[in-house]
Amino acid sequence: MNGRKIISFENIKVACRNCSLTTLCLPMGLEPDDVEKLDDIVKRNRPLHRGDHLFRDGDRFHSLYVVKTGSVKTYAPSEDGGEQVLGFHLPGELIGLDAIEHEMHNCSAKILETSAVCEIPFEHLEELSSTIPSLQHQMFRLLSREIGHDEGMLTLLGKKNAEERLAAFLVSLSDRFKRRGFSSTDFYLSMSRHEIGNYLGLAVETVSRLFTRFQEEGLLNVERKHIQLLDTDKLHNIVQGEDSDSKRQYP
Amino acid sequence: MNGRKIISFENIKVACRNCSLTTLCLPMGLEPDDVEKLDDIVKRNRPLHRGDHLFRDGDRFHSLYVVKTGSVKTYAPSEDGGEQVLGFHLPGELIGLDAIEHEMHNCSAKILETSAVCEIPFEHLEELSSTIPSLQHQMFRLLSREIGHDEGMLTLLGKKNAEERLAAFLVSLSDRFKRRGFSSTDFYLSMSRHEIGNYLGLAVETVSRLFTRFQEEGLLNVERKHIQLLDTDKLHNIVQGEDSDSKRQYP
DNA sequence: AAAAACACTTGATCCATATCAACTTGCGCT
DNA sequence: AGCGCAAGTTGATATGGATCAAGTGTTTTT
Repeated sequence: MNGRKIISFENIKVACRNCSLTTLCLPMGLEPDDVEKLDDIVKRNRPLHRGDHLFRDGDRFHSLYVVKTGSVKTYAPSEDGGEQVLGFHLPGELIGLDAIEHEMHNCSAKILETSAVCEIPFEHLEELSSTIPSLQHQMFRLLSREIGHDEGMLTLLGKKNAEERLAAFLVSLSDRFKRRGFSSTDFYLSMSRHEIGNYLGLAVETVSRLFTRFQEEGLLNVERKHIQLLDTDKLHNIVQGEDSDSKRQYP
Repeated sequence: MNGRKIISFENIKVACRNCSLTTLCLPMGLEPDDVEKLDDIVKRNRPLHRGDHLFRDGDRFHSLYVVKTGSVKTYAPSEDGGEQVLGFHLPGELIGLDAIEHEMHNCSAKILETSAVCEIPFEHLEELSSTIPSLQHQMFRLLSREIGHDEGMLTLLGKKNAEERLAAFLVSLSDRFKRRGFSSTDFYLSMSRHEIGNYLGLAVETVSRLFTRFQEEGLLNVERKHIQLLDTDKLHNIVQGEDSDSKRQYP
């Protein structure tokens, strides 16, 4: 059916129902029968490498993408060469939802480390979800979740200081790794300090200094990309805007 | 059918197909027949007044809301009494999409001026859109649009300075008024300076000073809530990050 | 294996915007 | 109609984080 048979990766038996992301990804709450139908429309491409683009700003929209392994960043490029990092996407996370409206991508998606990504042709998905109410519901939920997530980021950028932003970033990663069965306290960052700073609305130097300070304060160990969280309680407190020493006269 | 007959506002003949918001609101691209079905599920409540809440953070989610006339702000309250303004909603704009995921509102919606608002019970809407593919498609588009809009705000808060933020805010309002058939250069703000500042991640004083400066520079006239845009070209340039005098050495 | 390019860190300085303070204006309420 | 308070303005000062600068460590290229 698919012309490319030379590289056998596509033939490996990987189905949605076997996918370890099953509770994170689309099928949640679907009948086995329906999962099979979904499975049929998902394309599984060969692994992608650091720097590859899934799509670019301005590309015509055809498919949503789900990270299977690895990680992907999305960013909005601006004319002058600058960019705003919009998100870092871990296994099970859906990419491309913002392109549905205009049938055109208005951000770019770049692979951060060797990754496997499922492609879901949107027209097929739409057809399928009009015949499977629980899939339609799941789609609404996923889109809604993305909106909720973005609203959280708006609060982060609008109200939080540098320290709170980095703490929130680390806690978010930690939680997401945990849900995926990885260590929540010991992980590697696939993005650069520059990308973290860009995402959080901070300069690289500020991110670097904060890592140093968090380490000095015993909150974590950091060695280049390798992070070990040591005091997640205190990190959570920082996210809430409660600096242990200063501030906080009356609750 | 509806218990409350005392106040006759509900009986006024206002249907989706007559609604002046028709191209902005849901029905776009629907058959007349389908519009009628949608019309049947929309509840039209009596007018709401400044300070009223459509819903509050934590409320169970039942319905989406569409502003018919007036304006509404949504905001995420924080424990300590602070808040982050998430958006200002004009006629034709949909409110509550972020609540679908958890069937619970995670922001509050407050009326800014006497407003009429349509209520769309989400369960009915969902049923209907599983039988009308073009309605399902329209729903996906609306959700996607919201995501795209939020991503634009992330760039605004992450990368733009105070001047660019206020200019972007004014240009956005101007465009939206225009699309609704109001003047794009002469309008009243229904929100306070404080709310504008909160929305844009700026202090009230900064907003006030910027209005004064924009007026001094001949970009606009401002008298309390009344705004007259005088040089929309220059405002657009500011949004793009091109300050006329300074900056801009090489393109 | 050396060289070049890049990623990160650390220190010194600057500046945009927050914060504090005082005053003015307009509006809701009795 | 006028009191009282909230909203807005304007000025003075403070500061968090940006920017500039210089150096170190790491990865990629040749």
